Amino acid sequence: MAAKKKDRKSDKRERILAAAITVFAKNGFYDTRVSEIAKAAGVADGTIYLYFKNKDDVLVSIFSERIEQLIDVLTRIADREDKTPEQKIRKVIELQLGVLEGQRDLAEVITVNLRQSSRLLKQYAAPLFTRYLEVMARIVADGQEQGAFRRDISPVFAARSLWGGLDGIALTWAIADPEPTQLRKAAQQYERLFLDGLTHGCTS
Amino acid sequence: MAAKKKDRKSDKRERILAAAITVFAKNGFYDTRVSEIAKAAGVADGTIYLYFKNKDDVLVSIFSERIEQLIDVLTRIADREDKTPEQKIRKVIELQLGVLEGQRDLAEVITVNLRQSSRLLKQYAAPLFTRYLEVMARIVADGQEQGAFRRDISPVFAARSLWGGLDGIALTWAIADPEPTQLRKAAQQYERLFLDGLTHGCTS
DNA sequence: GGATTCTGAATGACGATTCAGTTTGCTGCA
DNA sequence: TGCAGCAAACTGAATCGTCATTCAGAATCC
Repeated sequence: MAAKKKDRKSDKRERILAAAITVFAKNGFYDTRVSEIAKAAGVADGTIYLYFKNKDDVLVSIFSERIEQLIDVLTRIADREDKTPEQKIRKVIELQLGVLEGQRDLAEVITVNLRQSSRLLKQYAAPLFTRYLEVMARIVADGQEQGAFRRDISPVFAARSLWGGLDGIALTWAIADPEPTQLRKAAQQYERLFLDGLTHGCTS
Repeated sequence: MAAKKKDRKSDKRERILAAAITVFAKNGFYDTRVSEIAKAAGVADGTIYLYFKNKDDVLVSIFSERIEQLIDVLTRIADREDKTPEQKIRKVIELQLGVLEGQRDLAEVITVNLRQSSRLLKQYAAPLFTRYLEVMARIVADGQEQGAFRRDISPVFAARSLWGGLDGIALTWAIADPEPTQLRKAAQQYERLFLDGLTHGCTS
């Protein structure tokens, strides 16, 4: 039946993406041969071109599918009425680091490989990235209006440093520190550090 | 005389490096042709190979010369007896962002291009980067011993998030926000945010 | 006039992409 | 149930363009 055919198809696509994440993480986008991805996925070189326009498209697909998903979840967090701004920030931190825990390869692809092509970064990733930061900034701005966060910090800068801190933790974790538990520990510490800075002088 | 000869030589080397920073920033390492660097520097393609082993070596030289320099300055800051830990952290922030101010291209090369090759990042940059973070962590640890900083945050994590936040600010500035004054403003805000988080519960 | 520096066209390797051919799966028909 | 025939999915060796790098010769310096 039609469904079965489609199933096989998406299964193969998924295998290619999973293989690509592994080899991109190990060797980086530019040092990865298409034939290596094919070999890791157990398909022929040409098969990749049945599912993706070209090599760029493989990287873009990995990135876009994961980040879009992350933005959706983030937006839903920001919109919740029943959470305080602090709780929302905590959720954001746990989400971003938690999503990656146990997925070292994906973390590495997102933090490192994303920047591998300025072309891709500027043309494709920058708008997504901006949307991501905007949601974070909105949470901070809401918190300021409600009096939970200090007002002498621009929400935009707060969002940028929040993201940067998380990215830095993920990067150093990916290149240096294979302990998976470290990441959760890092999340907890970062929560304290960042939130205490942001609520400074406000009664929480 | 010998000095003059050497002068011309290093002048040409410097021109190549400066040209490389410009084109790497615009197009990224892998999307840059050696011939483009040569053209921008006003030399022949072959000349580049008189001063650098290969294309990788050009990128590595840019990175290493700047970061090594940064580590030296940082170490000197950390070792000063006449400064409080807070003052040292402030200096670090201003140094790292201040160094880049007015040098948008260099900022972009360091934050974006550095990550373009996992090979280069892991083999070459990781050790330098670790040294850099160690100096930062030492400042935090000293501050904790002196009672200036809270002790429930690991110096290593603090250093990672400090670096990450700065990197995030530099990255977003490089790809999004051409205002040079914004970077200094960002430095000030980040100082407040990070230091207030770090001194939380300590009398400063 | 010998050494040093520079030049840029020629070389050669590499690897993304293609496509002619093969395999697989499905359909309806006997 | 078996089978011819068609379509869709897959294969991987051959193609082809793209550069990084080289090097024979030119230019410059002392």
